[in-house]
Amino acid sequence: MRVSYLDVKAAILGRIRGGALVPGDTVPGEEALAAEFGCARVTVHRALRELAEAGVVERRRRRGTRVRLPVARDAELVIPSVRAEIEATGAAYRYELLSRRIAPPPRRVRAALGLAPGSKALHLRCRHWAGARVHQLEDRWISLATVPAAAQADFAQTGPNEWLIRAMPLSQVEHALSAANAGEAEAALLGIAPGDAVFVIERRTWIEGEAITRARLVHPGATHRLVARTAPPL
Amino acid sequence: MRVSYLDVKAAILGRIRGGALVPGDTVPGEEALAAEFGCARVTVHRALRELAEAGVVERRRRRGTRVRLPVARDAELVIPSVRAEIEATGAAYRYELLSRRIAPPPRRVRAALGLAPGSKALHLRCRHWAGARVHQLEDRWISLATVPAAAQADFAQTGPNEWLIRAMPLSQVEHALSAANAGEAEAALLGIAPGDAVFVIERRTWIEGEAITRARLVHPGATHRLVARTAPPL
DNA sequence: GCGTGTAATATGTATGCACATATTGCGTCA
DNA sequence: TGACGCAATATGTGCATACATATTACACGC
Repeated sequence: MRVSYLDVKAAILGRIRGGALVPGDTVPGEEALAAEFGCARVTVHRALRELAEAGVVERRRRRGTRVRLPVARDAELVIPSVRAEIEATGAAYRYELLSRRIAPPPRRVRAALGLAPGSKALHLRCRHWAGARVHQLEDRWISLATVPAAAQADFAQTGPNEWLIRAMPLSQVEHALSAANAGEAEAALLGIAPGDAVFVIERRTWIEGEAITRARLVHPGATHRLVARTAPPL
Repeated sequence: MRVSYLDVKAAILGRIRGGALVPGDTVPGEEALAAEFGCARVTVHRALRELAEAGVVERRRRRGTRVRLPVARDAELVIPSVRAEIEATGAAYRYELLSRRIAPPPRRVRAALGLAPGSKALHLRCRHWAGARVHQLEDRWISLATVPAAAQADFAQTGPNEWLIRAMPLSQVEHALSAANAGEAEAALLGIAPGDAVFVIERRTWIEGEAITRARLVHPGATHRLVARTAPPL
């Protein structure tokens, strides 16, 4: 059989795992590897490119390809839509709109969205139920400058997240994760005791550099957990 | 100038952003796009492949290339080494080994590591300081079946994480994130009040399917936060 | 009508070749 | 001796072509 770029990739990876190549070492050049494996240089190139994309090696012209030392392991964090997350557990999903108003956002939110002082935004507060338990409390501000259509939507039936994904399919997202103690009001809405640990996600999204929305998503800490993995195959 | 795969990529992406292609739509075939852009099919192929890797489109043979609806937005979560994380803030990093012993792990840990009943593992408890504040409490079990060399290392100076990265450069990692209330003992070691929210990371790593270690990393919730972003450029 | 084999089709991969581009190092010339 | 420039080299990208493979649709036979 012909030599696949996967064969080359696996071979190099094997040398690193086996210790034949240690972090800092220079991998043989594409030409040399092509000769060794009996394949075209392009095939080796693809193998090395994928390894570079995976962060295993580092490539620079004229310098060659070197084995990276894995300083910080990155992992892929999947934050599913609330609905999907809940329905995956088998529980019934219910969405509830607590309040909806157009108002000038507090300074902290204004800064997070990069809005001009005095400008108004859409403020939504919602609750997401998993059966009889509250799964998530959502406090969201949407920039009307970026998404004017949001002023017309009433969000009584559809949650703002699902609405936004439909309205603006491609966006950049940032998630900040932290732990906190539930305040009085929060605890009451979540159905937990004040002081209980909550898992907080602060999500901000942009499209082409324009801020779309900032959402503070609060979950009961006892039940919620997020899982991130490194890409399995390599 | 010749047509770059980046041009094709940008063009398709533009159509999606502009609404010319909406989620569910089928992108024209590689042959058709190649004719349209005046380039080789391989060039179109590479553009589409990268878009598929980025999760923007979904490709299946014979079926064609379709625009994905972004159900779950993935983000890249970077969990830095404790040392790097602390030194980045300018605070002084200090590592402290609290205890070290070889013992049979509790059932929960044994299950997490996939160890046989009765087998022993290395148990380490450490504290990571950022200046005068405790940044992280580490409770770690290392499988001696997978990493026998760990039995010799004393971990008095070097933290187990740094040691393991050196010993096993390429591994698979899983992180589970959650919030909890600090227990009595934990709170005392962290220098916070019992009941205060803590941010917990449970990290498990494998190499070639063999479990290496399980670490429970506890941080004071008030100060700790993790940030994940989607890849910026696309 | 129904299952099945087969052709058509879209994507996936490999090759040889050519040229582009970045970087290093050495040699040339003032 | 030092500044500059050019050649050597390794990776990066594009094209034409060929063949591989998965999946769908359709024709065929029962």
